[in-house]
Amino acid sequence: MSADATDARSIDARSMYTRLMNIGEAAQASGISAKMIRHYEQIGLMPKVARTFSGYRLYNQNDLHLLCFIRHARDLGFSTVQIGKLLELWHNQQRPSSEVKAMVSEHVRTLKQKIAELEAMQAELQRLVDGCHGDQRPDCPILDRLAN
Amino acid sequence: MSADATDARSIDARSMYTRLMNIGEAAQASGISAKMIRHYEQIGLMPKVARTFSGYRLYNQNDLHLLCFIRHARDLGFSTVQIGKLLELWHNQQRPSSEVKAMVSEHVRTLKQKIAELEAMQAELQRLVDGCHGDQRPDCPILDRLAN
DNA sequence: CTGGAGCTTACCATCATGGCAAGGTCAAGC
DNA sequence: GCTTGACCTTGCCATGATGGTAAGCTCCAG
Repeated sequence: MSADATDARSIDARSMYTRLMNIGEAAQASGISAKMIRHYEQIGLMPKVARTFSGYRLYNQNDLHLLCFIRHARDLGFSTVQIGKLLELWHNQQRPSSEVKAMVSEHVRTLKQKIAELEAMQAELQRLVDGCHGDQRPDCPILDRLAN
Repeated sequence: MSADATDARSIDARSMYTRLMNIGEAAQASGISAKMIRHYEQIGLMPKVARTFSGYRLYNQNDLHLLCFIRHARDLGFSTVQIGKLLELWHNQQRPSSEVKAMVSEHVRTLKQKIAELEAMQAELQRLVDGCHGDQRPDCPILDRLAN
């Protein structure tokens, strides 16, 4: 372990420069609910953080950084399993960037697939909506289509 | 109840023209798994169908028609709750088509929203992928972005 | 009559997230 | 110092659509 203060990994609960937070503040700062932070810890996505004598979780800047990473990945649609792999790659200084690229490309493919499916639904539904007069009469091409 | 043979609703287990099926055949014919057919029955989306003396479910053409309606709606992305409403409208001969149109339009809006979200993710990820050399070196703009 | 396919119910799992309840802790104000 | 309210802890249950599995019953063909 390097003691170089510019290395983010050297910041931990022992650092005098680290402001410690309870889970509520960490939740606010990271944009992840306290509930989910505990959940991520439980499934092993987050390491177990420090605790006060009375059992309150304590988050330092390093932990917060990790939480933010998770949130960014989550916001980009990665599953927790995928986020776990991304974190592994992030922490592994020897990773080849090709590995990251491959993983993310695969996710992009999945997204494109899902988008295509939703667009197909949307197009068909829009077509049906456009073909429905939408007045007081019961006659309805939308229901007709669903029924046949 | 009308006895008019051209009225689909008059076809039931008592009709001599209705071929009865077990759940497996109904599943094949409708494209919905037997498991899900039972589930739809349990949550009240399907009425309870007839049973043999020994308890096997029996599906007639009317039931099959209903199952197909459900499958079409499901394939267009409607939730079971929404499908329940669609079925109500379908069965209600007095419905105004405007009501159907409104429901479906709302669903289209939801789909568009979801598509937009996924597209935003996809675009950002694609941008990151394009900016990553993807070779043996550990340097990786994708992870950098997630970390900051 | 037997074997295998098909049916029954009931329970558990997924995935990400929220809610609730019962109880402990902490800090601020009186 | 004591009270109060905000915050924390764990644990359990729920969502929604779907799949799996297990134990046991039924049906049909050979």
